[in-house]
Amino acid sequence: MAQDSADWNSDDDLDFQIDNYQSSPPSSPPVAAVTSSDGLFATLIDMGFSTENIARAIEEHGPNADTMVIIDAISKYSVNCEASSSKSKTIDHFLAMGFEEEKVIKAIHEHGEDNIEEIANALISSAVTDAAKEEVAPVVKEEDDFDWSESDDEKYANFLSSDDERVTDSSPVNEDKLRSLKIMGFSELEASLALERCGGDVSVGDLADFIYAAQIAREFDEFHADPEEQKPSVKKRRMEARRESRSSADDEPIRLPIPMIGFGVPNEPGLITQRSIPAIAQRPPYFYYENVALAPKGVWDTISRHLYDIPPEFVDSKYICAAARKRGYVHNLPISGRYQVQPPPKYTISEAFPLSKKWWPSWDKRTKLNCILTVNASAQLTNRIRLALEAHPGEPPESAKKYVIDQCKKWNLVWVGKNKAAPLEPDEMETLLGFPRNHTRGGGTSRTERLKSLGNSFQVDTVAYHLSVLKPLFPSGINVLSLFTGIGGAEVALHRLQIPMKTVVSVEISAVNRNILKDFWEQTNQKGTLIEFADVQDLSNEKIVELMQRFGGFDLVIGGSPCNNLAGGNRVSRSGLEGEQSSLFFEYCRILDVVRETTKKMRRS
DNA sequence: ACCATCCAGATGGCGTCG
DNA sequence: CGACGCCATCTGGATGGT
Repeated sequence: MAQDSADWNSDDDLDFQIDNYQSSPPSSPPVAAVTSSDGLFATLIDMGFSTENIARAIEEHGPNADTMVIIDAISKYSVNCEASSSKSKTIDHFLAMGFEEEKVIKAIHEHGEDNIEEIANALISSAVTDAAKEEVAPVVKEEDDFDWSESDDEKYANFLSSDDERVTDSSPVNEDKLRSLKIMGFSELEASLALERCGGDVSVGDLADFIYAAQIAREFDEFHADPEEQKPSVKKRRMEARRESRSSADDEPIRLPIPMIGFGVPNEPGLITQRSIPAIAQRPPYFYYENVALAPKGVWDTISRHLYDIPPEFVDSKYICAAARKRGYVHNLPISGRYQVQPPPKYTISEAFPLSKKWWPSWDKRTKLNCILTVNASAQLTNRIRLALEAHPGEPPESAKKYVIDQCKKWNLVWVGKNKAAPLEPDEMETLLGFPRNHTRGGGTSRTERLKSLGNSFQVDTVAYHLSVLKPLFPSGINVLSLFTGIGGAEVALHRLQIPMKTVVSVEISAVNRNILKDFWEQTNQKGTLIEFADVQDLSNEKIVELMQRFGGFDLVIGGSPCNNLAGGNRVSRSGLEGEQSSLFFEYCRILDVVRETTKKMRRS
């Protein structure tokens, strides 16, 4: 419903603009711990890098640069030597695949030269359309331009074949498909293997996707193999793995990025539009997993390892809205073409709370709120703040200021009157988090429950920014499996993106939260089907398969498992991923696995 | 070394409701 | 009377940045 958008923002100020966030701009990486370049040099030699490259990197970045900066620089040199990075190389790459030069250039122009995946998709869909239109092939490449060696063929065949012993039948339909694939530049071997693996009912577009994914897998493998030196050095190999996939390396724990903006956020520099993820995770269904960024040591390594070694995207929502929220997201979504949902959230405290400006002390320099938690400040505390300030008419002494500021930061207070600091109201939290006002209000939800549920929720604008890439992919809507739904942050994000939800199967333990989602579903006049489960353990493997057959599979599996045992605020049971609630992460993995396997089977049959 | 930050759980007191 | 919701207060420590 288009009318809904009016509810997202009660502020009528249409001239709202986003100011640059000034108080903590993205800073450059810290300088670090290496004091002597000789020591650094020796370390890097030890790691197996060439003297030449080390010298070059140190010259460029200075002798005091962070070790990782140097290593990254060196790895870039070797990448540039072997892989295509220039525009002409990109063009050559696609020309080699048999696409027309004109179209390649057009696609590169439209999607950006770095955006290989998008370019490929555009070219493939264009080629499919052309092949459908014309019977006569415009370009026929007889030769296999991929120059695959014998061992590569074996590797590829191994990659493709598995338990399935299906023999390629030579029906006229399949021959047409084979021809189309050849027209698109794929070799006969690739085409027939893909057809064999995917079956005859799959569209040419899907087959092309499949082959392309296999190619990426192959490139990925090659990239991992040491191309320069054939003599394997254990240390060097370890470094390769470390450079390319820090998540999977056992000796290199995942580190939080500075600034914490993931692959980029709107209105900030540092946008990344391309990444490589393990081939096994590249195909749909898409999945999106969330949890607190500052989990105990090793937790994110474990999470990443269980989610196909995809490195988490860490984002602090303070770069998107007026409140901090440091979270990690593991997902296999494309990352190019992201856009911000409208209207954008207020970016600073003063924009989010215009009335507070009048009462905001000049010595309270906060421009962003801290993380919205499940616990709230007591009235007694705000009274103590009032008394502390009233004791000193005019400018309070430093000690009083410090006490008040510390408390305000700790409890996330805003100024609502003279000497009156106050905790956030639930509806204010809703707005800050990107929910419609009153999303959690009424309908049997107590205030305590509202606060708890909101504290546990997504920041909708952040998630919507990541999910926005789904919009062009699913114009007719998607089927969603939503685990640990809470108050429906994912659903609200999809709704705000105006991505139709054909089906939502939701799992949420709290009856109050289930009601909130149900009410939202009805109030926004959703056309799709909503099915709610209470316990994730009730969603058995058989049940998942049944639901998938009923609705035609899931396009997106989304959720954030409980963080109770991971969150820093927990005094009593911060027991890590094995904790009573947080171990439900493994249920997410189980369910995702079943969905992926079932998707494969459904695609085949 | 020092600092700020953090989707928390348990308990007891109080008022309300039946 | 008990059940329940709500409020207030108590309980440190891990983690990562500086």
